[in-house]
Formats: sequence, C-alpha cells, structure tokens
Amino acid sequence: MQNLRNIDKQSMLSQDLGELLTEAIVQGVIPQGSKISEPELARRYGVSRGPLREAMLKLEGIGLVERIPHVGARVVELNCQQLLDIYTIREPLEGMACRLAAERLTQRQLNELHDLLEHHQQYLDDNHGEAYFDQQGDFDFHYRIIKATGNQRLVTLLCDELYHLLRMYRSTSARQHARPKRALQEHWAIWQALNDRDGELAEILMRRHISRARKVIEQLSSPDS
Amino acid sequence: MQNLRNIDKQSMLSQDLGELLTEAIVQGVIPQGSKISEPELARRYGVSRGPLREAMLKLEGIGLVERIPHVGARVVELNCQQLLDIYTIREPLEGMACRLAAERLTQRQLNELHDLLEHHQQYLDDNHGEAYFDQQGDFDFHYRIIKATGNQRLVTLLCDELYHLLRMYRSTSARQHARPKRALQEHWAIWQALNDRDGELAEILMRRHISRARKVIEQLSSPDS
DNA sequence: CTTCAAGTGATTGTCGACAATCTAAAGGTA
DNA sequence: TACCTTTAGATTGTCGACAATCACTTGAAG
Repeated sequence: MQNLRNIDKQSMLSQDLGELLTEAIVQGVIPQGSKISEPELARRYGVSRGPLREAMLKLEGIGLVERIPHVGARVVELNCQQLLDIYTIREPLEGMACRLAAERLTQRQLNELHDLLEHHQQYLDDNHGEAYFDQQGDFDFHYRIIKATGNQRLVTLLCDELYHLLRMYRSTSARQHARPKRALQEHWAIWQALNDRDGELAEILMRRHISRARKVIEQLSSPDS
Repeated sequence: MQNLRNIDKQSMLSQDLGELLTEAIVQGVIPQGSKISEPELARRYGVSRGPLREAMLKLEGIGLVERIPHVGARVVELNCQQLLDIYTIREPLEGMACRLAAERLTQRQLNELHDLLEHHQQYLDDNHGEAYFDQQGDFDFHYRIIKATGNQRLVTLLCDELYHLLRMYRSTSARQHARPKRALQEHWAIWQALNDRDGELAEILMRRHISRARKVIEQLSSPDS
C-alpha cells in the first residue's frame, strides 16, 4: 500500500528516457541542431543503446529530433517558418477545442479557469513581469481548455506533441511573450464566451487569439516591407 | 516475404517493417483488437525482435496499436466514438488546409483536381458503384488539397497519421460511403471555391463537408432519440 | 463448488556483440 | 594548390541471449 507508485505505473526504461530527453531538449540542455550520439547518451544515462533508440523513435514521432538512416539523429532546428506552421495548425485545432469545451466544461472547471486568470492578472498588475509564470499561466489556460474537450486524440496531439515544440522555442528564444497584457485580455474574452456556453464565439475568439500571436511572429521574422 | 532486407538496401529494416505492418493492419490482415506477439511476427518476417519493436513504436505513435508495459501490444479497436473524434479533428484541420490551398494551388494542380473529379463523376454516372475507386478518389481529392498547403507538419499529421485510421475503419466496416453522389457534389463546390481563390468559402465548404459525413456516422452509431 | 496460492511456460524489456555503413584524415596525382 | 582515392576510426543497424514480468494451469483449502 505504501509503494503505490510502483503498482499503478509500471515504468519502462525507454519511456522514462523519452521523458527525460524531452525535457532536456525542450529546456535547451541539449541545444538545437546538435548531433545525438547514441553511445555517448547511453553511457551518460547508464543504459544500453536499445532503450535509448526506442526513446529516440518516440522523440522523432513528436518531431523533436530528425533521424537519417545510417547517419544519426539531430535535435530539430526550429526556424521561424516551422513555428509559423505550428501556429497554423494550432489556430483551427484550438478553435475547435474551445467550441467543444464550451459545451463540456463543468461549472467547477470554469471557476478554476477564472481563478487562474485572476492569479495571472494580479501578477501582471504587480508588474512582476516574470516571464516564467507568464508562460506557465498561458500554457495552463490552453491546456485546461483542450483537456476539457474529452477528445483524447486531440489532447494527445496538442499537449503531448505540438506544445513540446512551443515550449522548446520559447525557452531557447530570448523573446518573452511580446504582449502579455493583450493576451490576457483575450483570455478573459474567451473565458467569458465559455462561461456563456457560446461555443461559436469561443471558437472565433480563440482562433483570433492564436492568429494574432502568429502575426507577431511573422513580423519578427520578416521586418521588411 | 522472407527477403525483406533485399527491398531497399539504403532504408532501415524497421522502417520497411513499419510500412508493411501499417498496410497489414489497415487492410485488416491483422484484425482489430488482436494481440501482437513479437516472437511470432519476428519469425514470420524473418527479422529480429529489435527492428520489429522499433516498428511497433512507430505504429503506436500513429495510433494503430496500443502497448502496455510488460503485457504487449494490441491492434487498436476503432469504435464509433473514436471515429467521431477523428472527424472532429479533421473538420477544422482540413478546413484550414483548404484556406491555405486556395492561395497556393497552381493552375496545373487545379486542372488535375478538375480531371480527378470528372473521372470520379463518370464512374458514378456509369453506375459502377465500385466502392474501391469511390474511396480512392475521395482520399485522393483530400490528399492533394492537403499537400498543396506546403505545411509539412500538417501534411504529415493528416496523411501519415490520421488517414491510416480512416482507411482502417473503411476497410473493416461493411458500410461503403453512404452518400457518394452528395459527397461528389460537395467536392465540386469546394473545387469551385478553390478555383476562385476564395479561401474563406473553401474553408467553410470543407468544414461542412466533413461535418456532414460526421453526422452520418453519428446517426449510425446512435439511431435512437 | 468456489476461491486462492504456487508453479510453469511464454513473453517482454534489456544488454552486449558483430557486421554494414558513414565520416574524416592521410596520401598520391595532375 | 586542388582533387580524388584510400584507409582508419567511430557510429549505426541488427542479432541472439538473459533476467524480469505476466498469463495460465495445477492443486489444495475452505
């Protein structure tokens, strides 16, 4: 009864390795574009090459590394174009997530979202400007809406795959959320629509929210014209 | 089937295995819900368990099999709810794909799409009713639009992951596209919008197209109310 | 007869080793 | 000097083998 952790979650070595490596790559410990040597990583983590290769396969599926047969694996280099592509996917997907969430969110979940936004608001009003909580709060808001859809495949797709890439970009790029107050306003508007059970409006607002963030990135990447 | 390694010397064994197994599962050769024994499959394909496990990892990433640590892998059982979830994801994603394609399709690609639809139309008018071409033409239309977006991640997501599940469902279910003529009409309308470079309308039409197909499935799954 | 415990057989996860292949440095030729 | 070939080194892909774990049978107790 005390070692509950060992019962409910059988840990595979390759699975744990996958999560470790994911965090290492997302946080920039393993820099973008760097080559990944299987023997070296295997020695560092004290495992054989078998589980490590399986973990790499999983990372490749997420899109964090790219593998070339007989050559090896490299951490993906996330240029602006690829980031824009991700936002292009996020926009309609999270819009649909909002539409679904408007029907399925419980009152309790809505209240928790409200508290989250107020907490976030207070931090910004106090002018802390701590980017960490800013990003954390931002992601948290989106995560909760997505998970409320009850569409497991949608949750996996967004939270377990695409968002790793976003976190990687934000942790390695100096840019820290260029417009936190505006973004929070948009979050409030989305919450209002969700609270009114207006799925159609919530979808539009979320799409605009992501589309605007995408435009900011677009202007940063090509400041000319 | 034994000389798998002679197919292409430059590709990896696990990669070829992944494609073979994907086809076998999609076409129902390996039935839904069946347990997958690593030693048995390894013997059948004349390879070791290493590459086979790596192929299974890839299939798990696509969502064709489910693995439980220390228990094994099973081919996923695609119930109606999961199929509805997939359509829920397809609707906004392919809508966005249409919006993008409206800007990027070349005149040549538009003409090819036109020929494809006319070919399809002729088959239906001749009352062949051959479900195979019907499905093939349907998928082909959607594939071409998606690939015209130029968003590689979107292409991979839809064509290399979600569509395998759709093909699996259609090949194992007796239902053969309940409304081929109506669907073709909607394809024509989408093509018209694409040809007019009206991305906004093309997106709406594609969303409606997929949403209607989803409703058909929804009614089949729960005929009451 | 039902239920639970131990044992047996098979399967999974992991490891170390070997062949095929790629990378990079050394050396020869125009 | 520039370019091509060769060669040594390291890395990747694959294989067979062993320990850990699970499923199923057997058997005994209530």
